[in-house]
Amino acid sequence: MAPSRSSVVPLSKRKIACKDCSLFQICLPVGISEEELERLEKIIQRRRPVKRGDHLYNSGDPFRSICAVRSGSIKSYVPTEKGNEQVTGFHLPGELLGLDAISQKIHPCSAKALETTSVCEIPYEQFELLSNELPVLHRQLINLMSKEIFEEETHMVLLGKKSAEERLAAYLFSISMRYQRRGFSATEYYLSMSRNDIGNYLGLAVETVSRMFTRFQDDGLLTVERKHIIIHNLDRLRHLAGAMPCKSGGNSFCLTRS
Amino acid sequence: MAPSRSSVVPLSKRKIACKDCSLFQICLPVGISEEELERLEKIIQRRRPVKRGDHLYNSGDPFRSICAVRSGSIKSYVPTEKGNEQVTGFHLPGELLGLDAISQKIHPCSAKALETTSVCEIPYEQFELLSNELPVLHRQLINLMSKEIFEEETHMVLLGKKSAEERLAAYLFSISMRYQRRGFSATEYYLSMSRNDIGNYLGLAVETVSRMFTRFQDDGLLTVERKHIIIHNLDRLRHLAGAMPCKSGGNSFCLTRS
DNA sequence: AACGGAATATGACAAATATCAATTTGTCCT
DNA sequence: AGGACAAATTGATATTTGTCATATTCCGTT
Repeated sequence: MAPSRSSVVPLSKRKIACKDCSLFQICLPVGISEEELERLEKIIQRRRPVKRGDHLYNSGDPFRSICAVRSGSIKSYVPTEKGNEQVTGFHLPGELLGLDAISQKIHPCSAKALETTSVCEIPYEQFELLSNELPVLHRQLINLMSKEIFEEETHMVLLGKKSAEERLAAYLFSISMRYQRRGFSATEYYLSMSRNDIGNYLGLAVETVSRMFTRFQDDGLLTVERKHIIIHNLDRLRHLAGAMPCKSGGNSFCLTRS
Repeated sequence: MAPSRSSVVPLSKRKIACKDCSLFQICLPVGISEEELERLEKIIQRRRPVKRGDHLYNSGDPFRSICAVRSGSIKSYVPTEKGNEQVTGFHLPGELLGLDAISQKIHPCSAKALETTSVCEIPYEQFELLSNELPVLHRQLINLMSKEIFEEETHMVLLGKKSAEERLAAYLFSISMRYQRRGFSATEYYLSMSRNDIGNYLGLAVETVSRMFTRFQDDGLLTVERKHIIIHNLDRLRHLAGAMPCKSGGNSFCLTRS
């Protein structure tokens, strides 16, 4: 049975130059020159795909490089005593991870592949050297980090203020938007993470997540079959997600319910 | 006249050069040369103190500069419909704010003074220009942002996993450490924020915060009289705060209960 | 293909914390 | 200094969500 991700290409089989990579505009600075791009490409490493369950790095590992997901997905989490853990984020194609380790030079989180996943690595020392000559690289990293800080604030609002229903709705809506941005369907996808991981990330018990999925389905909001999600009413989903910081029409931020 | 930090000096009355400022090692890159420092100083602006309740900026305002608290304290929050808000952080002397606005060029949060507060501003455009010549400035900013991302992950663990008791303990312990780092007492201080703000930040109702303060006091852990806090057993407080990411003795991160 | 363990789903119940209400205390302003 | 409003505390009750138990389905492994 064929995965319905429109045209599936075995990404892992091909060596792709950065400028041909679909993650181009996300990973790389806008307005970079051809020559600058070549120099950046030289230091980017493409690891061979990691298998489901494998770790990209572990909590406590020395920080060596920033990673960008090319395909697949990664879960970041802080391990705690006796197998407990707190999931701190999921990383979809085009998204970075490891930015929390730059300052301490040690990874505070572990990163585990949720499925077969391929990743680009940018060795940080070399990136630093290159940035001395190309400040635009530094600037792009700062922008991406600022965005991450903003997104973590959004998640703080979720954890601090939202009900279980709002949390799951906001989560699904966020996944939708992130897939959409990458050119995938916003209304139909496979969730690569378990209910356990979702609950953990959202500060909910697994059972609560399960019940909310059931409720959403009973309400006709979506169809869910294990990991396969079809959203029938994205607008209602956003509405259910409750207030979230977003750019309003003009130049100001606001909190809307729709 | 030598301003010693313990004897209270009307800080707001004096123009202080960066290199004489007590926030020196926090605001500024280590290993910066005398000449580089002078150039940075030229672009740093010292606003006259803002009064309690005044806003440094509002959600939706255009982003112009990064702010550093010199004295006093600031609350960051995302305003929501009808006066509701989510507090996203408190900023004590030596700490930065506004890093979440760099990417969008618009402040997603509002920033309000909790008491009379003086602030340094670094106009971001000028900072960018200067950074082209002094990459060390960019590097320092990246480090500070990485630290902030890590700290927000820590707060995510608090909101996602901890009980009310653990949350308040973790909060007080965090304040203690931050004051200690600035050379103030870790065990006695005035909380400039209201119970409401604390509860909001911790994802708890005001009443719950109040009850936890009472419980801590009944347990002999601390003495609390409105905003005045005396902690009698910092170690037990840390223990009550539950697991938190921290550097262990060696080179690895771990989650300890003490 | 069969087995076994893991993930998911669902129901019954318990517990933590929110909500509501009332009181006290403190602080700001005239 | 007095008065009014805001903040904090405390108690009683409600509600949401977590926990425990059980059933079911799925997936990977032999």
